Amino acid sequence: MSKSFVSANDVARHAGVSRSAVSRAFTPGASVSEDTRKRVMNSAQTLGYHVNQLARGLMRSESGIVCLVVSEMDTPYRARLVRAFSHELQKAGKISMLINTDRSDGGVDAALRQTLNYRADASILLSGLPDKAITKLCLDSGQRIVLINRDDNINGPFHINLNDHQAAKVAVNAFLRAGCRALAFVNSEVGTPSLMARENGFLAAAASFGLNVTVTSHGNTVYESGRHAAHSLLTSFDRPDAVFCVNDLMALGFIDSARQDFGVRIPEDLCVIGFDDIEQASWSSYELTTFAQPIDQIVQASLLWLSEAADTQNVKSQTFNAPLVWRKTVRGNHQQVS
Amino acid sequence: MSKSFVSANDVARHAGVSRSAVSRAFTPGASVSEDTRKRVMNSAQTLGYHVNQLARGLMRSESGIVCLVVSEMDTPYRARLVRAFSHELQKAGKISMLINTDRSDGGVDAALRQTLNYRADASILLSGLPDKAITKLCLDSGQRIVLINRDDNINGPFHINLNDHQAAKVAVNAFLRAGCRALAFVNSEVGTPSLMARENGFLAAAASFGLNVTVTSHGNTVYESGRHAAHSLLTSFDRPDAVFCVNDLMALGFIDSARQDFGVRIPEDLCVIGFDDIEQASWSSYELTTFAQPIDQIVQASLLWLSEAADTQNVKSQTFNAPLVWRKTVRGNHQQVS
DNA sequence: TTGTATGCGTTATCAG
DNA sequence: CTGATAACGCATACAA
Repeated sequence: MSKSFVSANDVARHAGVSRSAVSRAFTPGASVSEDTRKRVMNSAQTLGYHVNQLARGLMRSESGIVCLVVSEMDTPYRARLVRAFSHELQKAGKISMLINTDRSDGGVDAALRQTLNYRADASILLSGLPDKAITKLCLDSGQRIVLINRDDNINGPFHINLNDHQAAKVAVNAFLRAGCRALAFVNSEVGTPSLMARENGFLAAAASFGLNVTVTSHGNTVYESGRHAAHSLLTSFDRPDAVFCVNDLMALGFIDSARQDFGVRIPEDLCVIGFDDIEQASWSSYELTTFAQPIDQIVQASLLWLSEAADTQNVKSQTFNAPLVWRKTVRGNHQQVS
Repeated sequence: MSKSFVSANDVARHAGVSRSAVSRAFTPGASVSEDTRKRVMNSAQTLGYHVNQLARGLMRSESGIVCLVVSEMDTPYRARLVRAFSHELQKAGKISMLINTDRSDGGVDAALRQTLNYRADASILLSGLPDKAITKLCLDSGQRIVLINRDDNINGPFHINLNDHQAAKVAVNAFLRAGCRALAFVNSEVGTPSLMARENGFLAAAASFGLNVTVTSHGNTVYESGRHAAHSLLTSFDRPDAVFCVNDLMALGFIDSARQDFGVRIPEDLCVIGFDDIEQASWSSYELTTFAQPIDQIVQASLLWLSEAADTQNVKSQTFNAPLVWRKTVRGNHQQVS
């Protein structure tokens, strides 16, 4: 059994150099001769030395830790986002801390406060609703913050948003081309800014064509809620012939229920569009026409912003388009409309 | 703009006590009077003080950091596992670091080494194949390790396994009761121990009844591979009437292809059983009969083991059963068999 | 380029 | 119960 941890001191002694030499050998761009550097590395290798990032973070301004703040991360879209972020962060030499904001009992704030305790360089808020005060606190403590799809009107963080209005307009156009007239919008009761933007955008675009939209809102943004929506929408006298669902999970639930509980044919009787382009949307049982989350762009933009010096930051926010990926739940020509 | 970080020294000065008093006030179970404790807390509150975990970790033996090592974490089962772990870890006052082992170019080892650099107390290996040597290295550095569904024959870590053989036997029984005789097994080419255990267990159980099993292995353990399996299994002269898929993703792909490409009715013509009980398995398009991963038990057992003192550890491994959840892809009476 | 000395923010030890 | 002091492992200003 080897001694639990070997310090820079041990390496220095073994290599016959000073402690600082070891430190310099492990600091990129430090002034050290190739000879000593090699000897240090050799000793480090044989002794099994690893730089203690805790101690290094104590001295340096940055700890190399980035926090991923997320709720419901087993949801397909969120899971992909977390995977993409952790992957790229890791590639950039950063380490990612996971803050789970599922609980509503204040454990969230406590966890976010933890990120402060560990002196995280940055926090990326993918979702969840941490207290605004805590966000402010992190900011004041010198943490960089990236806000994704949140409309907190707060200064300092980098805001990344989707052009939900634009997407909604594209959806309306697609429906109109398919010859649909009775439009419906399926939302959840969550009321997240981006979800509401999709609803409002859809309503506005439809109104510009003199069309009315039936709106339903049920529970959480999940599969089961999509089923509920189908029940409330398809039992009514005048059924819609086009439904825009606020996300894919709800769209899939809606489709299943529409087909199996009401015998509705898709897209012959009813056109459906979703949002997110989760993997299941492409499964052959669904072939859902939906808007794709520009995950790569979101991640790239975030990392780029984080890599810039804090004072150099000119850009404060960025908006991306979610392109429509045509599959088989909307009638008509499958040409790119977005 | 507040001063970036406030130290225990600042609090001590503000409260009119010594640094040690502050330290004790924040250490549960330390000997400190209620009076000073309150004064310290007050000063800390107004000044916005937070214990620096980096410095604390430097002194204490434990950093409070636990690493979650996982690959393909946007897969439904993995995502749920990660969510459950991060949630419970957080509840226990630990902080979780995410190590993404998706890349195959050595970035994995580098990342795992990072966990050493941050002096993580423990690593939980959910998947992926980090080099055995690295695992050993973590172990030697005093890290606690939990291995989930891996059969590394290495001493020190806590091994958690599923009773795959038992599950496979239950599957065979279920198929036999449904009157199936032509059994097939759908596997991927990944060859993970637990996947192979399911295959071997299935083959053995079938053999005990004098039954032969057709085995196919295609690509990765994903939806698309399930479709491929359907194509190679259902185009042959003698089609199987029962298929055990190594996981739900493949089962769902298999079902979709069987129904849509071959007009097979499920369960009338063909019975299907999957593994994992991912959310999609319960969607009404599938209603898949499958084995449920005992995620809660896995997480609980892991945390319990981690909370025990390193020297107290009597138990080295634990095996859980995956109960069969009956839905609609297997004919016959839906009584509990497992 | 190299070594020395100091400080980062804590906790542990030991007097008082 | 409290305060001073010594670690923890590292990075850096400074002098050599």
